[in-house]
Amino acid sequence: MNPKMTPYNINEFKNPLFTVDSVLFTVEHNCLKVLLVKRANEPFLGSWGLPGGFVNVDADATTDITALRNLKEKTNVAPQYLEQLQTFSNTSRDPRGFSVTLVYFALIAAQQVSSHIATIDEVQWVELDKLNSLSMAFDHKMIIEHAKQRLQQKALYSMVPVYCLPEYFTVGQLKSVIETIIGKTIQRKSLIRRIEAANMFEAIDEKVKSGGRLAQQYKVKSGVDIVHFERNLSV
Amino acid sequence: MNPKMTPYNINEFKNPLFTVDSVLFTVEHNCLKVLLVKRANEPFLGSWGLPGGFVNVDADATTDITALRNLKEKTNVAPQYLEQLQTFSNTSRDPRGFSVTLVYFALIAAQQVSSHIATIDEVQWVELDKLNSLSMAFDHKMIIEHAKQRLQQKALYSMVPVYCLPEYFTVGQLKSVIETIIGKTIQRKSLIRRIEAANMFEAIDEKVKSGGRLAQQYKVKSGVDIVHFERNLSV
DNA sequence: TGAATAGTGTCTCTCAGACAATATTAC
DNA sequence: GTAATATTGTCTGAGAGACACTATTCA
Repeated sequence: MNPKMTPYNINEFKNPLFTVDSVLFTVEHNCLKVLLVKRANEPFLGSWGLPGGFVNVDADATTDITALRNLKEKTNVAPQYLEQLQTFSNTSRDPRGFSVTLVYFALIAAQQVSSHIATIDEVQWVELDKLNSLSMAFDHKMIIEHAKQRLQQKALYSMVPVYCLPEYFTVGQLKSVIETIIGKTIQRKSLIRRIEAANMFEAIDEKVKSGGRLAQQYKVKSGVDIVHFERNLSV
Repeated sequence: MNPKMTPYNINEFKNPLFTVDSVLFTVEHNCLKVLLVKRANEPFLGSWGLPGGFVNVDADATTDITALRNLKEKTNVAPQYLEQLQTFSNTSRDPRGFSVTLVYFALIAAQQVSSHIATIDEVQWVELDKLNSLSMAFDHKMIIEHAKQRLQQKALYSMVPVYCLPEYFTVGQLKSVIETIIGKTIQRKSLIRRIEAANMFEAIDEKVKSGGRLAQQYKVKSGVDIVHFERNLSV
């Protein structure tokens, strides 16, 4: 702390409660799923909610690290994709008073975490379609809905859904993941055009069985950025 | 506070410093400008920075209200457009320690505020092109750059730039504002097609002088949402 | 009338959608 | 061979870009 600065009274304002939560999606068996955690603390002890928690200001360099730390506790790995969704705040979402949650939106391949979370009772994948029958902590149900809409939008103009797939994947797998996310079928031809135009994938020598003709495998080139196409796929 | 809940130790975690800042843009004389405020407090006392401050948890229902309250203090009016940009956090951006700022991104017609801010020494519009020659508080220069990029993106697939214009505006004015924002010319024809397709404007009876043929005036229909087009204008 | 700005007509170009045709695998 | 899936070819359509053309105003 700079000793020359005029004293700042940190108690002049009550700081709001500030937490970081993550909506981690995956696609498994043609279902869009979100990772939920059984809460071990009040409020909403025992309810299902998003993985998250307070910032550890001594250990977390940024809130990104906070999100990753909390996700790693639950899944044992870092998600393949992570970005800020938005914050949600008001005086009623947390019974303790005014609270702000910074929500991240993350993607991972189901295979990367399934073995780990299968061993933990307090963590589960829940199908988006089955959220309504679940009672959830805070406003997390509404937050998941926002995150889903963001994911659906991104699926129309970018290749982010690829981060729901393992390292090597085929066009058919990517097509299926996108279709699950946006809830309608797309043209394989359009997807192939985009795979070529995006220039963010490389073909793998080895092909893979698929029930018919062998399928070309791809992987994400290292160090590439997500391309944003100038047109959406049709809704 | 719910008395039945198990006690929660609020001091278990040091809460990070949490502030709300806004990047308020306008377009005036074919220049994109941002509203800056001369800081009245440490740190960075006397430097120029974004309007913002702490949440007043007793008075602000949401962080949106915090942003609006701070902007109104400086401009005397509410901006015509306001949305969350993103948060920025780390241990070094504020000398007091780990801090998080939630940044909003706002637009307003220059006419609505020029008379008011002209009376205040501590508030000024600064052209985006002249930011480099200014020493700014915190990481606000970088934040403004992020906000500018978001604005530029939005200008390509939506009509948000209209919120830099007064209630009644012409196609020529909107074209000019968009061109200033994205830094290149666009086709008047394309803009007119979008104005019709968006279905968010209504033509006003009265036309207005423009140096040549009288120009049709438009206004934003009340209660409409921003339309997102499925294609971008070309960059 | 000419300069200036507003507005229209229309052709091209790009890329998504549709879908037929072909290729490759397992059985 | 057939069934199943992968891949390519190619036509259509929507909407942006380009730009010529017309319309209206003022000096």
